[in-house]
Amino acid sequence: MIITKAGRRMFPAMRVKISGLDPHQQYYIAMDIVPVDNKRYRYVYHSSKWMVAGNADSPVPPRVYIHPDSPASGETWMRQVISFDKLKLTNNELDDQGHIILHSMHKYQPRVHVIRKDCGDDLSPIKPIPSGEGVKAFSFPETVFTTVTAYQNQQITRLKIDRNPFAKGFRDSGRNRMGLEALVESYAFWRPSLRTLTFEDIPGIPKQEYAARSFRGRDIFLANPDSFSPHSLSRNLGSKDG
Amino acid sequence: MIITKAGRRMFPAMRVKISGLDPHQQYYIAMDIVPVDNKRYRYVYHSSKWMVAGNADSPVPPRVYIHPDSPASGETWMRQVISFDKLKLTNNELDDQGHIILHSMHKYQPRVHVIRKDCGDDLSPIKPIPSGEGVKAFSFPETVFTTVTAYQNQQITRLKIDRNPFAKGFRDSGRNRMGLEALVESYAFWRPSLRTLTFEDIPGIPKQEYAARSFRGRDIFLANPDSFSPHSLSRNLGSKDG
DNA sequence: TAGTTAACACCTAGGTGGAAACTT
DNA sequence: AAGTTTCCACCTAGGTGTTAACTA
Repeated sequence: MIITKAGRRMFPAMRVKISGLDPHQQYYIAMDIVPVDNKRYRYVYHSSKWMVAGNADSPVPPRVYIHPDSPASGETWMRQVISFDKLKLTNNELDDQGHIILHSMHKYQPRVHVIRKDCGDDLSPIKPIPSGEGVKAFSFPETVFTTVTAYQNQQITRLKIDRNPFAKGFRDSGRNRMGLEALVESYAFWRPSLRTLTFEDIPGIPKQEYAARSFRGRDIFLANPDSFSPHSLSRNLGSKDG
Repeated sequence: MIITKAGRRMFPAMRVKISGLDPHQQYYIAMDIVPVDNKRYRYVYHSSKWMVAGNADSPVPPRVYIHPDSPASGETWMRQVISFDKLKLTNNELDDQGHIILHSMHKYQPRVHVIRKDCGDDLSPIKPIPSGEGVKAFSFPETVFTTVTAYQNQQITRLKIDRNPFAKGFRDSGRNRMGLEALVESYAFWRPSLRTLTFEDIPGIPKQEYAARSFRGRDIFLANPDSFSPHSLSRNLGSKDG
């Protein structure tokens, strides 16, 4: 995932659907992003792999993205797909825009937090998320990603360009193609290859970002409003992601 | 003020600052727009005046714009200038976008409402604002305006074009000027007139919209958190606007 | 050399009044 | 004739990867 000094959105954005909330209870929904391991990585071009390149850099100030619809009732949250597309990542450790601060060339795992309102009174973008009764965390292994300041891999670049509306200007059909190549590719029978690029189409794609497709929408199930506790959380998580 | 079927922002937008709230109490801030009188108007070009042209059209479904930061603590509200720039006006009585529905060619008065959270549980964009203890309404006479679907008056048009960033394309310095006029106006000594147009500069400006300048920021004072009642409201209002 | 930064062209998304077509 | 609607060029605001310059 690209990170910049000014802050960069994730693409694709994390999107989840939640069930099992108490419709009349108020909740905050928040997201943070935690290191997967204690390593720094480098991308080895000839083998198209990320390899360990030493230990992780020193920790950065923890940041929390509080979903802008927070707080809202369980009913409201459950009725919609919850999108984190406004969340931004930065490598600026002195960031004062409330963006999530990460190290480049490290592996990270996003987490979604569901926080009952009465447990979230001290919720803040610059404080760690509280834990305990009334607070649940969810994470999906397929959403692990590696941070970069510039793409290391042409397939990832291609995928982003083809999928992100804001990158339309770099698509093959755009002005980017030059002369002969443009003409050749304008023939339909020559085109089926990369225009519809998905992860399934590229065996052996390096895990700069793993299974971005799955980001498009995950379901979170809470057993039921009464058993809303860290324990039932892990059971639920296990059954959905194991 | 322009109103359209799809919904049009007000320009300038209503902006207020509030003091006297209980910093730790939660409030909704909302806006509605009420008829000034029971009349329909027409613009008489030769006299540059709005004149009564019969009785008002039949009432439209009442709508409320709930400020998107709602609910928030008194502290949060008092720290910022509260802007209603996302609010939209429409003449579509069947509108389903939650916009405020008005009749064209009528006079209206925006009202700002401060609603203590425990009094606003049934707050809805399609229901009238509750009244009683814990709910206060504020309105400023200089924010009265007349609705139109097309400007009736070249001075208003000019004012909007000069002040609204989104209308920059119609400014004199843009491509709009034609030949000679452009050349003439490019001389600095010929320019001081309308480029810095304000209401003060135009004596006798017709009240299609009255004192837009004052929209830029009004202060609302609540006597103090303890006397938060409709009665103290009207006293405060009187002292600030009388 | 490997990684980062800043400026940039090219997009999406949506807010302006103008002008002509349309309605009543 | 008077008012409304639709389409449009022209903006603001901001999200993309590219590129070349920069940095350690």
